[in-house]
Amino acid sequence: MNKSDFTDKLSKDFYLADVLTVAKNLLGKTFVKAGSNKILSGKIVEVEAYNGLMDEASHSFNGMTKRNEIMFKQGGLLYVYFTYGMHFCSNIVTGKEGDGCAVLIRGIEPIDGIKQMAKNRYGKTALTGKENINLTNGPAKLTQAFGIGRKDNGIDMTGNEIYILDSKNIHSKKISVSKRIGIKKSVDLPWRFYITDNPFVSGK
DNA sequence: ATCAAGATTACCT
DNA sequence: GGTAATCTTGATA
Repeated sequence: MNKSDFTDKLSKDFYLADVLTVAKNLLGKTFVKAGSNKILSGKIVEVEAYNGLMDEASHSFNGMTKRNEIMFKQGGLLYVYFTYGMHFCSNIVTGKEGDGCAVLIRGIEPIDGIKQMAKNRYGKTALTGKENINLTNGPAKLTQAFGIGRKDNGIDMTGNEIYILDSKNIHSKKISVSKRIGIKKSVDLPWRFYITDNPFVSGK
């Protein structure tokens, strides 16, 4: 057993829990993309839960299709979808096979690889203050910053390419709860969670 | 075969 | 605050 076998990567079990629990517990954790290039990482500061067959707003509500099939697999996979003809968004599948639950990552505070993120977003590395905030303060923005796309749909988050590092849960007093953003069905469900006052929480 | 809508963003006034 | 951009998917015929 070598040194790299000791990691604090979130294990499969973490993702098998209830989607609302996983969503809240993901706040403050470090999202990492290792892959081929430089390491990119950031702190998850905003998420939304999509609760499978219970949830009209979820992609999985009407059952499995070619688009959402990853959502129906066992928790711990990355679900990437394309929308509005131009954007990709990143989700973490939760629960057991067939649940169709996932957590949309809506905001990340960059840690490592900020220059690469800037390049992915703007094609340059010198950014204005506004561009720095806009790097990762929205679901499609952070997905672009991390260079995540169609090819990453279905990646196993317990592998070495894209994963999340464990850390202490954020205290519930620092977590805000609200309605989800940008949906037209089940609009009143309080399934958006974010770290209060963090600047990388998407606008509203 | 056709069509409307979409878990958004950037840019405009 | 308003809306164009842009194209895939899923539903309907």
